[in-house]
Amino acid sequence: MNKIEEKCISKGVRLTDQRKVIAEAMSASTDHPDVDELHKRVNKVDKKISIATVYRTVKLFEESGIVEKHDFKGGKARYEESPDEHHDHLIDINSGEIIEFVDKEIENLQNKVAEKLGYKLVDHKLELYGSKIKK
Amino acid sequence: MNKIEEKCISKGVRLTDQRKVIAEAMSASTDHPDVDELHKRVNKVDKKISIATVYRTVKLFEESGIVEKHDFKGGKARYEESPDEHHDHLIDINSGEIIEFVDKEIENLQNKVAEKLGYKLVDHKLELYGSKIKK
DNA sequence: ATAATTGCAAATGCTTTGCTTGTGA
DNA sequence: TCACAAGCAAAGCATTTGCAATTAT
Repeated sequence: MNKIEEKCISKGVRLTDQRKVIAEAMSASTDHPDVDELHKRVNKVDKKISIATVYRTVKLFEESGIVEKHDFKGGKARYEESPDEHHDHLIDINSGEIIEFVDKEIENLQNKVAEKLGYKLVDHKLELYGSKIKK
Repeated sequence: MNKIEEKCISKGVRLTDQRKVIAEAMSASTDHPDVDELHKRVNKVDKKISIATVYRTVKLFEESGIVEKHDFKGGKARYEESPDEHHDHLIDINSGEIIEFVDKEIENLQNKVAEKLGYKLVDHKLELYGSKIKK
């Protein structure tokens, strides 16, 4: 059983056949698929799963903290399994490839900035857009 | 004449009556209005300007580098006049208020991170979401 | 003069939802 | 059993676009 299914159980999220297939597809994804792409992947396992169910499921998973939603440039929401350790993203503007990275120093500074402005940091979004340096 | 109109002229963007009104409304805005809100403000000056024109104009201005588009949480794009000096945003999750800030140190680190990953930083998005600390 | 711009309404693309039937615990 | 979930098609929302009429240079 994959981690997403485990989290569903521990959080009391009912596991249907469709949700299991979607959970497995998400677990197997190392990229950050949008709903349409995810729908294609689950349909390879079960052709009858509708896109409405995929939409409802990723929303449910997101609200349960099981997956994370990202609104990168491009108009469509993209999802990834919630990681153990928070990370941010660098998006290759040419290929669309997404590279994950962790930078504690930036995280610290973000907290400091918020604090200085009189706020408690609740959430943040950091996206870098870049082009590959050829060497 | 406001800065947006000046930039239109210097960039060869044709200035119609409607665009002048929209330019003035944007110039006068200290918040980050969405298209609907901008349309309302523009309509106080000229009731006949359609929302399609507002959409077309902010898109044109954005593509010309005259205004900046932001996709904060909430689904609708929001706009501000392009600032002289780059800044990022902290969004009050309770009131929706937006506070602008500059942090050179974070900017530097972003460049370093991108470089370390083999990328040249072209663009970035940093949004902090926080709640006011009551004192 | 004439290429660009506008207003309107229709179309788009992503996402949500009402309703009926099916199903997990 | 029976509250909840799925499938389908229709609706919703922000945004874009085709077209005929209008306008800036």
